[in-house]
Amino acid sequence: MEKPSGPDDVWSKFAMSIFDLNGLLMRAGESIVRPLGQSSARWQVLGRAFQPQTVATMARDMGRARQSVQRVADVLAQEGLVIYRDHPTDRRTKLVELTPRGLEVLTAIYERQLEWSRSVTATLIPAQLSSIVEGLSDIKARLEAEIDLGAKAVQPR
Amino acid sequence: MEKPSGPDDVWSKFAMSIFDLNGLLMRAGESIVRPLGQSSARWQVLGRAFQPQTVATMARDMGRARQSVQRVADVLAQEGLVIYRDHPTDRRTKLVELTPRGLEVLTAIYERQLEWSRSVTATLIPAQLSSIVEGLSDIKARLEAEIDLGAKAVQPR
DNA sequence: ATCAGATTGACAGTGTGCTGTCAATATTCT
DNA sequence: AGAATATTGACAGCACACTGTCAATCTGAT
Repeated sequence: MEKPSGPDDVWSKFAMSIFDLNGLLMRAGESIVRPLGQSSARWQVLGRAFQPQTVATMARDMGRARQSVQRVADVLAQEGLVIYRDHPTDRRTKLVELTPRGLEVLTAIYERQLEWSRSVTATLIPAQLSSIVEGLSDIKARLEAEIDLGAKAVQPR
Repeated sequence: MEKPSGPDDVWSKFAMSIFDLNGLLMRAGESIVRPLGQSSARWQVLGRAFQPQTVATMARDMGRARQSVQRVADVLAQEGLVIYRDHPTDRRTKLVELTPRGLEVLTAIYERQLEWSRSVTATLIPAQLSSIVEGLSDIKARLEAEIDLGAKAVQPR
C-alpha cells in the first residue's frame, strides 16, 4: 500500500499549490495576450523594451538565458514591434526599443491585464492576500538559502 | 513616470511570488532528479506508472496534452524504465508499466525527494505553512471560477 | 446491429526554454 | 600598454510543452 507516488505532507501540498497556481496564472496571462497576437514571452520583452535596453540586460533581469530572450526579441524585431538601435558606447550590442506599433500593442495588453487584475481582486480580501504574499516571500528566502547550501556542498568554488 | 512595465499592486506581487516559487521548486525538482539521469517530466510519468495506466489517462490526470506524455513515455520505454503492456480490453492502447529498473530509479528519486523535503521543512513552521496552503487553494478556486466565466463569455458552447 | 461520435496513438509542426561553443568586443588587472 | 577575463550576439542542438490531423477502435444511442 506504500506507493511512491509522492508524499502527502504539508510541504508537498504546498508545492502542488504553487504548481497549480503557476499553471493558472500562465494560462490567464496567455489568454490576456493571445487576442493581441502575442504570448507571455513576447509580452515580457515588450514590457522591458519600454525602457530601451540590451538583450543581455533583459535576460539577466528576467532570470532567463540570454539566448532565449534574443530569439524572442529577433522575432519581435522582424514583426516591427521593436527595433535594434546602436548602443552608444558598446559596439558589440544594440538597444531594444519599442516601435510605435510595439507601444500600441503593449498598451492594449496593459489595459486587458488591468481589467483582469481588477476582476480577480474584486473577490479577494487584500489583507489576506498580502499576508500570503508575505508568507510566500519568507518561504522563497528559505528555499534560496537551501539551494545555496546545496550548491556549496556540491561545488565549493 | 507611468511606465507599463507592470503594476505593483498586491495581486501582481502575488503573481510574481508564484512565478518565482514555481521556478525555485522546479529547479529543486530537477536537481533532485538530475543525478539519477532523469528530469521532472520523466519523474512524473515514472511515478504514475507505478500503477500501470494508459498514456491518455496519465495525461488527463496531469493536465497535460496526451502527446506530450506519449513522447516522454516512449523515451522511457526505449530506455527500459517502463514497458508497454497490452491493454486487457482496449486494442487501441497499452498500459504503461514500471520495469524493475524503473522501480529502482523511482525509489532512488523518492529517497532523495524525502530528504530534501525534510531539510526544507525543518526551518518552516507547519501551522503557518498550512494556513498558506489553505489561502492558496482559496485563491486557486476563485481563479478557476474566473477562468470559467471568461470561457463562457467568449465561447458559449 | 448499425451508425454517429468519442477516444487513442502516430505523425507533423510550432513556441519557449535550456546548454554549449565561437569570434568580436569591453573591461579589469598588472 | 598589454594581457587575462568577461560579456555579447550568432549559431547549433536538445527537452518539453502545445496544436492540429488522421486512421483505428471503442462506446453509446437508436
